[in-house]
Amino acid sequence: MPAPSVEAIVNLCKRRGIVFPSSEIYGGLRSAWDWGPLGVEIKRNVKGQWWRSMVHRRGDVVGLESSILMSSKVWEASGHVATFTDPLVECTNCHHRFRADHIDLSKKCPDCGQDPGWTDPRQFNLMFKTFMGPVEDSANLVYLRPETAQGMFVDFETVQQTSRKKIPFGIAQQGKSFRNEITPGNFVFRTREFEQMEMEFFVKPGTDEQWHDYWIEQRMNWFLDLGIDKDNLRLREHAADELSHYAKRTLDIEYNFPQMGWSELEGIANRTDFDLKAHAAASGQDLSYFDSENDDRFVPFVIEPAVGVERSAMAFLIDAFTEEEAPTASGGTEKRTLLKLDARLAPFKVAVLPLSKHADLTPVAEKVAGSVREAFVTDFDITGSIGKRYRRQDEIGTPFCVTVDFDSIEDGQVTVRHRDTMDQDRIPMDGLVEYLAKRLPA
RNA sequence: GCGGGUGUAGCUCAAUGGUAGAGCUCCAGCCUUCCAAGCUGGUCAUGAGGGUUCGAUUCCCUUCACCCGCUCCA
Repeated sequence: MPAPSVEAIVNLCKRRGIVFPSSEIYGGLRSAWDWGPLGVEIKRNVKGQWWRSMVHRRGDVVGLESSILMSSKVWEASGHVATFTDPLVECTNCHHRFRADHIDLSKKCPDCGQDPGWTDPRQFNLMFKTFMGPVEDSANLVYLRPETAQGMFVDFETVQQTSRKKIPFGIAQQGKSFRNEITPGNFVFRTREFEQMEMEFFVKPGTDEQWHDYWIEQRMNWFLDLGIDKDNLRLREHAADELSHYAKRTLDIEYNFPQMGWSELEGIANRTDFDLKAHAAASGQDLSYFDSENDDRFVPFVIEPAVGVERSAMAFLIDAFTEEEAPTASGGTEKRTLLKLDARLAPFKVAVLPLSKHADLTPVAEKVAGSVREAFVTDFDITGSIGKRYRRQDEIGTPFCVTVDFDSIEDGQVTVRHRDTMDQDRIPMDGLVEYLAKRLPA
């Protein structure tokens, strides 16, 4: 099947209220998006699956929710104040931009070869600034975090001691980060406010390379397990000159987006002992770890899988987007749009649909919906023909539709219709939850 | 931020310096209706602000957003 266009996904997202521009009644706000009733379910499911696989199903990773606002000293120590603030100049001839500290301003423009007509250097601050307290005084300057990771580094000692975890162990966190990207765009792929899922895995120096390989494999398998086509996923190693200031080696998990091509979903970096040493030096606190079994004291190395929530959700949506020919009532075929989302990511697990609006069916269907809703996120739709309602559920990825018809009133059975195959099973109402539970993974 | 392009119902497209139309969607009604059926009725739009004008969706200015480049990462 040919890859869907990003436009088709954006249209579906807007039409069904999955994702749409923020502040739209005021003309929108560049690079900000709101996740509607269906979108927030998908996003929460992505985060829930990550948390389940990274924290709940392991014994060696604990969770954390650190503050978005942190002491400015954190970002000075981490190197972000120095490396996230670039002075840029622009060639007035070809309008290409360069870092003022990377080129010789007295020479001709590298790209167009013309005599310099440089603009004055401008500070492009990638970190959002705000002010703590009522007075806008520089003493109160704080930054919105550009990554969640630093919270896990500065809390390392407290988390390690209170959780009583021994190395190797990890700290996981999900939360918003903020970067004043010069060029946001490509729908929700790059936004200035975004949500990260990061895990810092602390290991003994010397074992870091094995653990790096281990996490790369784990993270690739996570995407594959949740249904991403393996042909649309690849690993790419960073070249030496593109490594972050803190990283020794980094591999990206990339998804082959339509139009955009291969783009990063997740970076798995070996951050070495850079961050803990930097914070130890800046704060004066000892952030080393003592291995009492081996009488060995060291500053741990850190392996960090860091993934973007919104761009992952976008990849899941694109990968699930399917158009196929389906039979119609009149005997022909028509295009059917469906999201073949893994059931764990689908916003609704079940939709209960009375065959018609006939007054005899509604109370029975409502009762069925009420019992199913106790166990699964359930939609209830009574408007339009049954075929149209199946199509509506298909395009938001609902795995199961339960239809209540006139026979149901007599025999107590309902029809369960499967999204991908359109197969139907006749099931007793009182066995419905059990039937669905067998087919819906946690 | 800079250069170029684009902004009309939820979507796709019309039209106009003088009452903004259609198809699909959506909502309501009819029909014991299992894969977007039909019939009837209905809601909803000139991105925002300002200017010129008797009158602006149309002309002018500003702004916002989107698309393509320059950049960067989750």
